[in-house]
Amino acid sequence: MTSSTATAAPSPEVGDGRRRILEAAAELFQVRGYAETSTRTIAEAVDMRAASIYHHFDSKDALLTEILAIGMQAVTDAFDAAELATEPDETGAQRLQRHVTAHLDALFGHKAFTAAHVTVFPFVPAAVRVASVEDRDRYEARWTDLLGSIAPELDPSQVRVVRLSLFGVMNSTLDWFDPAAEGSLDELANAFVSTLWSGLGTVGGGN
Amino acid sequence: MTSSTATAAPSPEVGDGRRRILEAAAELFQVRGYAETSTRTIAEAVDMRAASIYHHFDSKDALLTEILAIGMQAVTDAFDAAELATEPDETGAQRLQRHVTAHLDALFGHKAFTAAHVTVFPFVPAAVRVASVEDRDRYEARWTDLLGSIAPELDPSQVRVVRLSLFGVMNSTLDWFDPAAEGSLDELANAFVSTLWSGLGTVGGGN
DNA sequence: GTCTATACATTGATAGAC
DNA sequence: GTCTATCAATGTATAGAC
Repeated sequence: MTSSTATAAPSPEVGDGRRRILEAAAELFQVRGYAETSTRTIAEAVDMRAASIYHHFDSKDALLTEILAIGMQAVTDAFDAAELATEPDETGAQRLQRHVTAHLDALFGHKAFTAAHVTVFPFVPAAVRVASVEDRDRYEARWTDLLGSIAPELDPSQVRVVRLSLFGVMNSTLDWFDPAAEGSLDELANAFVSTLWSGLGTVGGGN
Repeated sequence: MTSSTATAAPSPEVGDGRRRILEAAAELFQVRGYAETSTRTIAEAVDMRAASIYHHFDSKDALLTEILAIGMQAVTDAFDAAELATEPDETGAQRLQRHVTAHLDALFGHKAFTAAHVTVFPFVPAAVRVASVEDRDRYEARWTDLLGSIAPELDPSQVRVVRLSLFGVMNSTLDWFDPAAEGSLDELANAFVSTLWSGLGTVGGGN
């Protein structure tokens, strides 16, 4: 935090109202839904009037579009970081688990923004969907490549099922896993990958 | 179909508009969302005016409540049937697979009604949620019992994770699996259970 | 059981003062 | 950058004719 000027930010709610609007809206969209949340409700959450939102965003749709972009950026950055951490002699399971952990970390680290992709996305207006779909496709393609290289014995159709199932499990954790109360995301990722790799017998039974 | 009177139903769209409203609304809620679908749009889908809906249902919320109840009935009936089909000498994996198949069959057999529980439920008005939560809790409890009896080596917290993960996968199939184009739900259930039981190595590799 | 007509609230968004 | 005031559109729902 380099305070270059004398008028350094005094309040904890520093900076632009823009970011505060984004965060409040993302939270409300996640909990109540997009159509269910009015611009007045968003404004109320940040102690403003609805009209002020339109100084920062062209429309409610534009606000949602940016929220979705932030969510995709979070998981994409996490994927990049996990990829960079690759070690030459690691096993496929180790590499997969690092990526699963990275995805879960990004999911819960920016929950309101990433959850929008899981719960709100199916119902977003068509214009918003097309604005996000490229980023989403790119992220899915990276996972397809990852899984294909980790499990080369699977054909493309099997890779697809594994990828979509894995996403189904990982994204569902947003609804039922609480990192603060239940333990680390790394343990959860380990449980997922070891089950996917070796089955429940390994997890519940022997080693 | 006992046609007791001479004025038997001639058209394929027989009977009450009530059922037609339910099915059109369920379909629209699944695709567009609840708040995003107006009563006018529902009426248009069944060639009526919005006011006519209120002859059959007290409110839009009441219509959604009944859709959710139908969805829960479908999966509950399927669970009952799968339980009745239990054979004395079957393995845990066989019993589990029958239940997974039953759940998937019910999911896709009444897709609009069951999908409402997955995609729409998080955002339904509080009054609608409380009306459905009992049925949902009961269904979850049955799965908890089932998994606990099949895998007694798991502690309750592990059973919870397995149950919620399994639901995460199964419910996600509504988004990406097409029984008409991709093959039987029984094969999909088999892939899920064998992976859960023995890991990916079994599915993709050897036997 | 479906219609027309309408009441009434809420919505996304804009204009213009400060 | 936030406000007040306001508009036009759309929402759920009701009343009453047919």
